[in-house]
Amino acid sequence: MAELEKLADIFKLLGDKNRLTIVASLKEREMCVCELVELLDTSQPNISQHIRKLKDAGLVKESRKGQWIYYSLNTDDKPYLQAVLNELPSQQEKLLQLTPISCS
Amino acid sequence: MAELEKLADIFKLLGDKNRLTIVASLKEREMCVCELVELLDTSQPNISQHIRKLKDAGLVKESRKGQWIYYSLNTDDKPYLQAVLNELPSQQEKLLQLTPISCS
DNA sequence: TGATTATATAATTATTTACTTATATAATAA
DNA sequence: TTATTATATAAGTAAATAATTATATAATCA
Repeated sequence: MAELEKLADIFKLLGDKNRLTIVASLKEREMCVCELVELLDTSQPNISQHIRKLKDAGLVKESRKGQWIYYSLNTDDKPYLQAVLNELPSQQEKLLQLTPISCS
Repeated sequence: MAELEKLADIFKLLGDKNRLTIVASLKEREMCVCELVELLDTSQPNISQHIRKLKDAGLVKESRKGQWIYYSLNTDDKPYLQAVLNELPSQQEKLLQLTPISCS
């Protein structure tokens, strides 16, 4: 696929409020699905499906820790993403308000 | 609307191959609709509708020159866009191959 | 082991989006 | 003024997408 088409696909991924919030949050720290469910106030399958899209595109990686699967950004090999991520507003405030793990 | 939501809307706009090509091209020089029709090999109404979305979002401005309406980027007041635009690959080669105005 | 918690996946539904076709507006040229 | 060229807009269609509902997998804990 042409470079511009690949870029368009990345922007399409980021062009959804929920996914962009996930990416902006993972910029600050790794998170599990249940935290994202609370943060975005939506269903667990909805989050899982957004995460999968981000994972399929290689934007996000996972690491299981017991019951939980923690997701984090995977941008080391993606310089074009750095520029974009720098534009995202901080999510710190919201993240501090999350109920501490164990989730529910 | 929240800042992140606005950003998501911008990314959604850029997340379409045709619109991203338009933006990447306008980065190099102003262009009229008929040039974009040739460049993207699609219909005139299709281009006009993409242009309108970009214009509604304030990403693009127009200036009529006789029969033609020339479109150009309007990014001066949008620092967050600069970073993104820098990631777009050059369209020079393609632009040089366009048939010179008057269009058709 | 069976129950619970965390997550994934599949199937469906509803919404959004891109594109086409048809038509309207606006400027210019004959 | 009529024809032509450039562009916009409206209406309809097809495809893509997000979200929901239902179910499956996997780890942990009693």
